[in-house]
Amino acid sequence: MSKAEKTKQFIIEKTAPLFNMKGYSGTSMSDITTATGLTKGSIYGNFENKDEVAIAAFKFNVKKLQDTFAREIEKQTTFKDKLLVYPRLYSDYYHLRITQGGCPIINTATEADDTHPVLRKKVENTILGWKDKLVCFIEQGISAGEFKAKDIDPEKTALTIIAIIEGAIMISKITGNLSHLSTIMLSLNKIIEDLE
Amino acid sequence: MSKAEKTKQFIIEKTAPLFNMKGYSGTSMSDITTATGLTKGSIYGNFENKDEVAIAAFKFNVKKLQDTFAREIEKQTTFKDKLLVYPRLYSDYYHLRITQGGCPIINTATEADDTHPVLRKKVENTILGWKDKLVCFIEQGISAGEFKAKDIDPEKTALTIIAIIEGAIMISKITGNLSHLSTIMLSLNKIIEDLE
DNA sequence: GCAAATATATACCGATTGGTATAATTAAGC
DNA sequence: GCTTAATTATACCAATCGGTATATATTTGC
Repeated sequence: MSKAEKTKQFIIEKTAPLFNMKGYSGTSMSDITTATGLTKGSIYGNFENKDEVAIAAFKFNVKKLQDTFAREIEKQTTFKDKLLVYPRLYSDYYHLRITQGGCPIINTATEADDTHPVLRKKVENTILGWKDKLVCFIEQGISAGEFKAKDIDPEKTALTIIAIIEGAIMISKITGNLSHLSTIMLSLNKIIEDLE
Repeated sequence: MSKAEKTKQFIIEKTAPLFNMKGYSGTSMSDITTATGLTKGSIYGNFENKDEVAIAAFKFNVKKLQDTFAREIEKQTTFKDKLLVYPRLYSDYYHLRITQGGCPIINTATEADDTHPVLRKKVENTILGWKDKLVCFIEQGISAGEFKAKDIDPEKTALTIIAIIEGAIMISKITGNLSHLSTIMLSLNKIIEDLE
């Protein structure tokens, strides 16, 4: 890794929590320079503009999140257990301290949907990718006989799982009540248990 | 209503969609003057600062939302039917065109949680108030014998309903796919149906 | 309909915004 | 170790930020 690549990575790591907490328009270039301890020259030497930093930060946050779950999911043998990783890990999401400032998906989605087409598309693809992965698990679970085939709509179930998780994160974040998150994850747990 | 009160209301109505779309830090005073056609003098003559406009706009958006649902809920006689208003109306949320820019609760929650204590508290109270109302419906439904008492945790159910709704709105908004909203509302419908 | 009070417009404030040109510094290849 | 190329720092840009003082209109109460 060259010096520039290292610096670039350093900037991303330092600004990722910033963008996740303060948002795109809430994070200024001076926020970025103070968070990194670097100067504007250094930032603009490694990134085209603020947009590029924000996009890289979003990608970084999402990858961190996905890696955490992927590691735990691949440990599981049944598809039901793979799905159950979500309510289990998310019950304690804020203690996991994966991303500072809550979920990057919901944070970026609500800010970018009407204002930032590029980020908007990135979030859309992230969610659709997540949905496809869940659909895959559910369909494979049906094939494996873990879930009953005729009553389950994989697409609907996948979308519902994501909705509950994102909604739960928002509620517990804004109320500051972490128990709300685990409470709602009990409902998600039941939804997954009821698939069989 | 005095002239000032009319102007104040006018400013709120014109800026409410603005704040809901662009967010607090994304909406500038010049955005407000162009949207209203008024000058800074007029805005600052009726509001202390940008904060106050934003808070008034948030209240306005939430009230609009709540009124729409309250009107439909009071038409229903059973508590189950009152709860079912949510999936029914939200299935077609974007065609209802209540608030431009999506749900003010989720929009303001994700921006304000780490940045704006006053707005944060407003959103928290809005959500907790909503939850209490749902808990009330569920408890009354249990008392009335509509729902089975022993299997239901009203608090958990209420929180789950809110989470699904907010998550669903976020997903359909960011993907631009309105059918995702109605699909997830089918799941919410089932959750409510299963209470009996 | 006139005077006092209120509301709106104008012109300005210092600070900060994202971004750039260029100079100083540091790393990389031989 | 020296030269060249890449990287970082400095100094600056016009534009915009939220906000204010004051002047001009416009209501309002009598």
